[in-house]
Amino acid sequence: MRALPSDEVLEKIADVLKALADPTRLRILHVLQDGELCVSDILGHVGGSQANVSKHLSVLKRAGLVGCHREGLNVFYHISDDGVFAICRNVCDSLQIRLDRERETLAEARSRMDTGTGSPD
Amino acid sequence: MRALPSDEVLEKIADVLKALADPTRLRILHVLQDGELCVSDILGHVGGSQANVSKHLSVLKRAGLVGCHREGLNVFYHISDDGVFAICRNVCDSLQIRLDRERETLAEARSRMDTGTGSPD
DNA sequence: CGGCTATATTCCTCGATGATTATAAAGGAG
DNA sequence: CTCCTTTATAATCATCGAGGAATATAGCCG
Repeated sequence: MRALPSDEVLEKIADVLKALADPTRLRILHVLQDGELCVSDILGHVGGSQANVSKHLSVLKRAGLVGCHREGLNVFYHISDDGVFAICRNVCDSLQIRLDRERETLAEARSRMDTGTGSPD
Repeated sequence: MRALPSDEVLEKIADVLKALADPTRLRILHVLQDGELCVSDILGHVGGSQANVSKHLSVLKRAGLVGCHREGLNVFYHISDDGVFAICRNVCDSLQIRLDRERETLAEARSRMDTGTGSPD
């Protein structure tokens, strides 16, 4: 049998995933994909209140997914862990595969109905 | 500028990530990696109360990550989306990279202290 | 049918989290 | 210094999710 990862490792993984598991934060990461932006720019892209976006940014920073530096009045945020995009791509791939499978299942079910082969309730 | 993914897509991604973002569920997925198991077996591996594990299993099922079928009294669960392991691997890779980077930073800081080059308070 | 086992579900509590509002802090302009 | 802009941080409230205890459901055996 395979050894279980330690609780500590599992919690760290879960923490990163928790930080990712929010639509607003995913949107923020997405707009940062093309390069660093200051908070007001991010605000313009993702909408919502300034305080809310700022908090989401701090969550991402605590999780080590973004970093930031100050330039005068502005604070610029950037992706500090490119791995997030691989993760998102994986999730998207999974979703895509699942949808394809569902569609196939539906198509099969319909063809069975046409030939009268399926469960004939 | 890149187009933003729709809110719907972002929420679906976030939902999958939320289902993943829990140590107990990660452990369950891990023990299922080698093949299907019934609930009592899973219980033996991951610990906790039966009701709790059962609830975590239902979360994973709702998220489409696992599937199950009944055999007599037992219900066997299996991974229904291999993508989860790619995701976990990505997260682990990111964490590893980050730790390596931290260690490097520390090593550099120490060598600077040795040579007296760093911020000399 | 009644008991027994395996699993699911419901109810509850409690701590975590998200959104909003108001306020604080940092830094530039005058 | 005061005023303004940008960002961060409380304070608050509502909601959510995890865990435990009790109960319900499903299927076997007698």
